[in-house]
Amino acid sequence: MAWTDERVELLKKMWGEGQSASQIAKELGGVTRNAVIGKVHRLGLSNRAGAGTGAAAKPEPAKAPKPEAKPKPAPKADTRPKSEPVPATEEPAVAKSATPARRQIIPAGQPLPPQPSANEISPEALAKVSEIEKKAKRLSLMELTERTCKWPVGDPATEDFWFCGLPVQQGKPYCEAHVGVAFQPMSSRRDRRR
DNA sequence: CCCTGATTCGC
DNA sequence: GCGAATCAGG
Repeated sequence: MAWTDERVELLKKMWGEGQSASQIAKELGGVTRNAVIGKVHRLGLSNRAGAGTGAAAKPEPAKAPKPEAKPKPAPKADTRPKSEPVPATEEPAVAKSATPARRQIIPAGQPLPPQPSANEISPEALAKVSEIEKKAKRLSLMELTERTCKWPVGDPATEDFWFCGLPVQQGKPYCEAHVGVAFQPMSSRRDRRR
């Protein structure tokens, strides 16, 4: 595959949006993430800053975008007597703090499960689920990837909340067991009068 | 182990 | 210019 204008454009766009090299590579097809990274560097936009055209979206508030900085801390000249409180330095507030880092967009190809009420799923599947939940990797939201089960467990409002995290079934957002309760054939859920 | 970007270097 | 291999890290 060659880097046609269109492909380069898409690359720029996605990179500017904070997409990872591998995601971009998948989107483009025919290239590996290495190819994407290589191209990104050659294009000189390795610093995730060049959102170029219009699109801003800067997930990186950190870092000092200072083009240059005169290592001039405090001239301290005598031009001003002591009446000036001396504006400290240039640094207003210590801009460090937590790094928002890159926002990992969870593709969540499929909608998250609506936490089916236990009384609507087959007993077998239910039992199977409670079994695997013991083996679940208990991943946090940030740790989810395209191949980790995205089945939520617990109450999101409490600390006792996590995602299954086991290997997903090919093409599905959940592991085998959770796919079982998430995608039930209508035949098995119909007729359940109470 | 999964993933991330950065660099190198033969092509 | 290209990108696989490799490196360095989470």
